[in-house]
Amino acid sequence: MPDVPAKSRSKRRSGCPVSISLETFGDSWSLLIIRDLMVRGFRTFKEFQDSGERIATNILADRLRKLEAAGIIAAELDGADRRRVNYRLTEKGIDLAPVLLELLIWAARHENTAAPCALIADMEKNRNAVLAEVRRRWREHDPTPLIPKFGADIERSNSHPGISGE
Amino acid sequence: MPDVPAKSRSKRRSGCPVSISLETFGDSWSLLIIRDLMVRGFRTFKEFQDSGERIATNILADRLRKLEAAGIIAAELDGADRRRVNYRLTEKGIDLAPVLLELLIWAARHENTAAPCALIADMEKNRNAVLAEVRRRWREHDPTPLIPKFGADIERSNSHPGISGE
DNA sequence: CAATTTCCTTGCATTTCGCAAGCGGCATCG
DNA sequence: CGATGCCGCTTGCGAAATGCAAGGAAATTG
Repeated sequence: MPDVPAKSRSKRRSGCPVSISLETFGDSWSLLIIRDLMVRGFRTFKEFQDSGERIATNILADRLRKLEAAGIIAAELDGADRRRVNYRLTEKGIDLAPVLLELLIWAARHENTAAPCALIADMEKNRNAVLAEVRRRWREHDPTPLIPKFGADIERSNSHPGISGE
Repeated sequence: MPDVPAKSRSKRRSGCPVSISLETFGDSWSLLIIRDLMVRGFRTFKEFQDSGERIATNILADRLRKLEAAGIIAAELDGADRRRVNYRLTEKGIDLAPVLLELLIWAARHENTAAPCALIADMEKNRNAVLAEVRRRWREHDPTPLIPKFGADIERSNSHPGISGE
């Protein structure tokens, strides 16, 4: 693990890990970008922009910059099309998968979401399998969306290949 | 489970559970309040105000209001001292424990935090035990702080009673 | 070389935030 | 029962963050 410059602790609200996490990505947009990178296979500015939640371009640019500065994502120019910047999670970034998973499970249980219950129950039962699959996709640069965009009806797919297989 | 009025889905950015979670408590303060309620045994406005991160009073009041509206906390007048309002997590609120735990583990691993490594390793190995203990304390109204305030040196306590005990 | 795509930046109006001060309700003290 | 103090806020104000529309540099395409 490369030792990060480690933001001088004195500039922080406190040394509490939860507080530090929230200072790093605790706004309403950062985790959505991370979600898109992690489970939807997004890579480019344009994709994030069109991803459904209508983030403003200046905010998107700002968050990408901050997440990169925090070492959660990395940006690199596309080999084929040099206009294009491909963003990718770092290991520090992919380690946020458990946080996102718990967020997803909580909302699916307590709020009226577009997530199909069957899928959620499946993920809740097989947390580790889901996390392993997320990490595998990241390691192997597999861009296939793990989860379809919520909103469309996808109720019928009661078993998701590659997830619940324990 | 009482069916909540369920904020009309149309006012949301999207139906994605992660997005909904972030709209509900995805700012830099809400989860700190929840943390204080959950693991530090805080109950009153004053305690939150003095909890180390210097939240402004208007913001604190606003967040308490929103969290109550979201059904994550409940406010009730103290029986003994009627000036006092006691806040308490609802079941929906205590269900955020896994999210906080993952947040804590992530930051402890990747950032320079005030959390003693031994304690974190312990919690990571015994996630379920930690969560069970948090829930027990909530159920039994046990106000004992589960975790000491980070910042003071507490390195020596390498085994926390009631947590790592399987 | 002109047109298009991609990834932003810039202005500007609106909202949110941090900070300090103050206020009403309740309790305690003399 | 009047003075004083604590608790949970509200208000006002300047600063920062946000949303929106427009535009612009660099690379690619036609």
